[in-house]
Amino acid sequence: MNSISTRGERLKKGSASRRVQNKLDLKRQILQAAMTLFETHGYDGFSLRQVAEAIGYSPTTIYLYFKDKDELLFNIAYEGFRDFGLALQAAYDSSSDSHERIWRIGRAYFDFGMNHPVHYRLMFMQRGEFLAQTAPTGYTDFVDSFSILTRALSEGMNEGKIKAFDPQMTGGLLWASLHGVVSLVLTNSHLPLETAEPLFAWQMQILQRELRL
Amino acid sequence: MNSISTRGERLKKGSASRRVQNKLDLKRQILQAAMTLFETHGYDGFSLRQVAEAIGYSPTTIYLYFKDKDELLFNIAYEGFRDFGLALQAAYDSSSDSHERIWRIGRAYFDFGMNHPVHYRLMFMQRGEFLAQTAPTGYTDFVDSFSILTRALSEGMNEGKIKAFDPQMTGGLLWASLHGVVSLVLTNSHLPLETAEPLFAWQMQILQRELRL
DNA sequence: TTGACAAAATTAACAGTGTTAAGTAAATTG
DNA sequence: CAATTTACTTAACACTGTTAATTTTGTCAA
Repeated sequence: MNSISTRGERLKKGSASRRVQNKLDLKRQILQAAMTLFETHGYDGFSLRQVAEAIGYSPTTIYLYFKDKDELLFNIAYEGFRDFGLALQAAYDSSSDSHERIWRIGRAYFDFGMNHPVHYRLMFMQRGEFLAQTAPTGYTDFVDSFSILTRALSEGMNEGKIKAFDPQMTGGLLWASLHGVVSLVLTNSHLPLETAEPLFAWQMQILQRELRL
Repeated sequence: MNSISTRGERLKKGSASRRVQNKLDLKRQILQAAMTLFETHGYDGFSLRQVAEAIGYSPTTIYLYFKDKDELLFNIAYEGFRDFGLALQAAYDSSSDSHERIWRIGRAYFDFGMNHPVHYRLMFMQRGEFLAQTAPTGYTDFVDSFSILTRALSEGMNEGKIKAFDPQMTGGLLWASLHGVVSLVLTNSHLPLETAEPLFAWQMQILQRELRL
């Protein structure tokens, strides 16, 4: 057996990796606790000390894993961006027809907002600037949600199924329309919740009609 | 001279009204300072103690005029709602043609967002629930912005110039579309600012085309 | 197994926050 | 002028995020 590493080296390496694993575990644990606490207490009521208490560590421990409160919030948001991106990607993959694709992406967008209102608010309403920030470490295979939209659109344009506007601009229009409906429903000011679905359907129908070639 | 009140009574009344005037003045002064501070420091950086310092009073004085921080924030937002409502009303009044009216209301909405981003964020993104809350004292002649929209729409429908959908629903659609564009531009994530205007124009054009009879 | 060293976590403290209760100064009244 | 209401302040509490110093824990070589 010509293993390069001696037993001692392997042990060393093993314990070292175990330690970084524990480190990752705790970071993950913090993030997990933070997410559920954020989900229940909301943006304004979210505090680091509560997170610390929830995981049974002292408040300052969090600073060994996250630079400050904002970075933790950013990571909470990014968990959302990841799920959001995956949902949109899944919608994209679920059909090969351009129109159907765009329709399903819109549906996925709407559903995400309805099913994760607290996260949606953080990601797109309270701290929308997070979206433009560069991803935190550990999100290498991150899907840019917006580019899924533009890709679906420009493919549809190339196939001659969608009117040939600027894809970036068209993506902006679609995104704005979806976000408008979702955020309007979430702030819940004038629209009863039953109207959310028909409003969304109407908006999608209009866009489909306008963009269809 | 058969004035009902004696000189004493008039004096009494005068000084009394002078005092409530002072009271209103200080309340107004607090609100004014709070608005400018909010405008510069934003939602997260806004503090009562800073407001107190700015007007040269102790922090607790604010509690004699506002129940708590949230009520002060609410009043800040309501100043915005008032201006917003006035702007939309002015747009409504500026034309008697239904289509032109709706177009101008949309333009007023967009302009308000572009010109008062911090306020817009508070009113419609960070604390959207304020919009549904009942007005604070002193805002009797308040114009409900949303009803301006629906009125313009239903009038257009009655004139046979706008397709006869449910006005409430149609107002929601228009509102959502406008809010989508404005808030997307304000969060500034993927859209450069030059695209704001064309994006808005496109959105309005689409709606006009879809709603036109 | 022990002693040295590095890593992880904690305690103590600071400056700041919103908010309440008790006390003081000022204006108004009889 | 004395009594009393009104306006305001001071002191304090329970939080918050954050930093620096300290202690505990784990790992390694002798």
